[in-house]
Amino acid sequence: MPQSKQCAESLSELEGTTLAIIKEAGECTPYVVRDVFRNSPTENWSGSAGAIYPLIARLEKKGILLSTEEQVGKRKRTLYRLSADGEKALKNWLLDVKSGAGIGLDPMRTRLAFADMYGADELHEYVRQAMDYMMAEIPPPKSDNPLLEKTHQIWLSHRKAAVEEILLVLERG
Amino acid sequence: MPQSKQCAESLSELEGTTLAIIKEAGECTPYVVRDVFRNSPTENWSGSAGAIYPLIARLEKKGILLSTEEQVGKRKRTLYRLSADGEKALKNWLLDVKSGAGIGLDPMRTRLAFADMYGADELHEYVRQAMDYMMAEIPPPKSDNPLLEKTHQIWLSHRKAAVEEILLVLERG
DNA sequence: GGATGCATGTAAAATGTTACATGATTTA
DNA sequence: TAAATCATGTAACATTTTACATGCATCC
Repeated sequence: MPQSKQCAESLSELEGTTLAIIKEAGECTPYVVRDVFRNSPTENWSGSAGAIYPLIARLEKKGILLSTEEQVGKRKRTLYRLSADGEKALKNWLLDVKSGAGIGLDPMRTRLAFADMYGADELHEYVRQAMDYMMAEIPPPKSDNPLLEKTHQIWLSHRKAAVEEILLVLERG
Repeated sequence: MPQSKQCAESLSELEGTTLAIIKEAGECTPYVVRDVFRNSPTENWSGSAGAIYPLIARLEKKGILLSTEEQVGKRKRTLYRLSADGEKALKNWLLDVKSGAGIGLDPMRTRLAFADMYGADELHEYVRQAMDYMMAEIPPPKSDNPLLEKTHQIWLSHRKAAVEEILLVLERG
């Protein structure tokens, strides 16, 4: 069947992920969204204030998010939640096959495409160090969901296996 | 040993990759660089003119690239090559362990972190469709190096395996 | 009570996307 | 020779980073 009418403009990855985070929380502040991004294991989502606050403001202006002001002690804060349109947009984003299928960006994959620029031993050593670093230093996403940690480990180990298999193929020439 | 003195500012992924592409070619036009990006299997590097031309201009201004004007028929074009500084910067980028270790961005990984927002059958069906799409529709990088196609296939199959293993874990709860 | 970090942002600058413009060359 | 596409960009706009600003709360 055809995609039926998608939301006029579809969401970017950052937008979709932001909606999913807010949906998971039910309702939350931009600060909480930032925290999720900052605690994610990827280096690509900085969760910088200058990215998140304007993004959420845009989504509200489009009617995808709704907000409530709240007073906590002496401080005011703004809670956001999905509107009905927001729910639809999130659903579309979650179910969009083409974008979910994309293989994304992986810095080691990129570097391996230029394997011939390394010396043979150099490449080996580099990959070994990088995979060690990954296993030791890339923290699982901080979350109360224990499955996330498990799936993170699965992801890392498959990534390592892929890199090592590629290394073998490159050596055999 | 300490990193000794890195190049003052290190290269972004886009910059490093651009240098590697130019280095591989020996010397080439921005158009050729764009073509490599557009023929790469990832959706994240558009290779849009507005990204590449200014980027290369910046790198030249920094002294990392050198240029030569050339007349071909009635057309003028500019060829770029690495300077000595450029070679050093590329080497640093290729050998930087921390950035090579980063797990990057993967749209399916992102979506799986929100697995609880899908119905059980829905998630299954979605993942199946996406992996089918990936295998059928994501083209290997166009290149004269046959190894790239092979390593591309290896990458895809490991990615598929990771996603399917995660799916299993999520089902078992 | 001073330092550190939490929570809330804004502003300027860099970067990247989208859309346009233009002429040359190839192909149908 | 008309259409396509190659090759070269530029301009306006959108997004993101970096850096700053501010006040509250906590800990040392």
